[in-house]
Amino acid sequence: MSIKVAVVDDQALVRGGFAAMLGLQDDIDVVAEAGDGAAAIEIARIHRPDVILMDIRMPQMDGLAATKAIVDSADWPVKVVILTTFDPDEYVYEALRAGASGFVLKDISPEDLVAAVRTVADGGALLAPSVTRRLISRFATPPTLDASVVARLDRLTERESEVLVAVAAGSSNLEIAEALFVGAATVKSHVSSILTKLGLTNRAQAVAFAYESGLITPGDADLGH
Amino acid sequence: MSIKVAVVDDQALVRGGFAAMLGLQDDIDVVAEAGDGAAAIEIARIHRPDVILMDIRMPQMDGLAATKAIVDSADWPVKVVILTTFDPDEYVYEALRAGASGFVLKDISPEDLVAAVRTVADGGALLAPSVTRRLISRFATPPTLDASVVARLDRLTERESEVLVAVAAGSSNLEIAEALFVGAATVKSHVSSILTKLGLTNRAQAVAFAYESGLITPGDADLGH
DNA sequence: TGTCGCCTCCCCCATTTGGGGGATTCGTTC
DNA sequence: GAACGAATCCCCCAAATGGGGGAGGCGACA
Repeated sequence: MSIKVAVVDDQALVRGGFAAMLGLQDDIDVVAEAGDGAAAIEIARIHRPDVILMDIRMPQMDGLAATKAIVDSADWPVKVVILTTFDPDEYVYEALRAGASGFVLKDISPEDLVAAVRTVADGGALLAPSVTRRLISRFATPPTLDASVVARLDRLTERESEVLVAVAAGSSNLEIAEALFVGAATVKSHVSSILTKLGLTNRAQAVAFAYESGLITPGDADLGH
Repeated sequence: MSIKVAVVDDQALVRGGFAAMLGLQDDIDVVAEAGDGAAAIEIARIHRPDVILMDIRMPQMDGLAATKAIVDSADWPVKVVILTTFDPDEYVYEALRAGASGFVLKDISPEDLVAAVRTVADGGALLAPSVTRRLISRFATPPTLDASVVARLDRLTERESEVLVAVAAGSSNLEIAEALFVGAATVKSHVSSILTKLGLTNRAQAVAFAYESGLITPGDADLGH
């Protein structure tokens, strides 16, 4: 069975070029074309393509919004490949969150474009190398923490950090005292010291600080099943 | 200038095959080969290759550890492309965190392999389609939340959720009352209701709950830096 | 029309918290 | 050995919190 493809681009020339290029393949049928996002949603609903090549910059409705609308409402496995003229920055993450399966630059070679269509139709995903690079680095580097926040965290002694973690878990001073085998007064003292050093006024803020600073990461704690 | 490549694989046949394949290209020089991770570190240090093709399964030291060691200690821009026989699950994330720039299956075509080497040498990154797919979905889908936690969150009324957000920001009851233009008693009442519904005993736990449940995401708040 | 949930507020009271003073011991550093 | 930070405790006390009641208004829904 051949792959049904729709091409969405506001420039008829570009659209025609891509469509012609893909139409040459035996296993690819270009079933529809659209010139803007609104039309894209229309043709997607009608023709139910397997793959949609979607330009990101369009009048009426941009490719991002159209992608989101199509992916969210589709009741068949549609894959969207975003096409963009140049290297995008903020668009990437939005596009991926919108449900795109691919992100390629328009200077892609015909063979690569065809391969890309086949790849996503097959359930894979495909990104331009520069995009992949960004995605990896975004993924690999732990979320950047605010420098001043970390600096404040560093001012805490080991014991204080330990207490802060317990505070962040929602423990009362007494519970913390028992857990650490020290007196309640000691914990009180530590908590006071923590609040002073971090410039906070109550333990709820300390909990928030623990999460915001990365001392605690959601998932670390268990909320009692 | 040609791209210096090192090939690391414990099977001499595979290693030789890849090396020969790449050696045919004018712009690629295979400068070294290694049969295990330890040797890979050695040859990387000596030959300073631009790109290293690294098998993931090896005796002595696996490709992940070797990648990490090389990338961390290298003082030149070395790119590592991980080679694997089959579709990997947990390896992917580890590999990317270790500093790999690529992740391809060994059934890759010679042309694609050559293209991959050129791509990463050029500063791009490249992943197998299935890997890309996983990475995207990992990136696009918000971290899965514990069902029971979300269920408990749903029991809160809108006003209570509003109050919980304020509590999670570290606000006192009085501050919340002023922010919401209601009396302090009302806020107290809401907080009590929140704690009861969520099965918590104090507001610090409520803050933790807000973060753990995804009601609040680190980065949302500002800690008044 | 009656009931129910939600929001609003009230009183009372025990407990916890946070801030202000300390003190002591134990290392390390100078 | 003096000086210092860290950890451990103590006192007092004002303020905030949490739990137990309850009450009135209001909109939705049966």
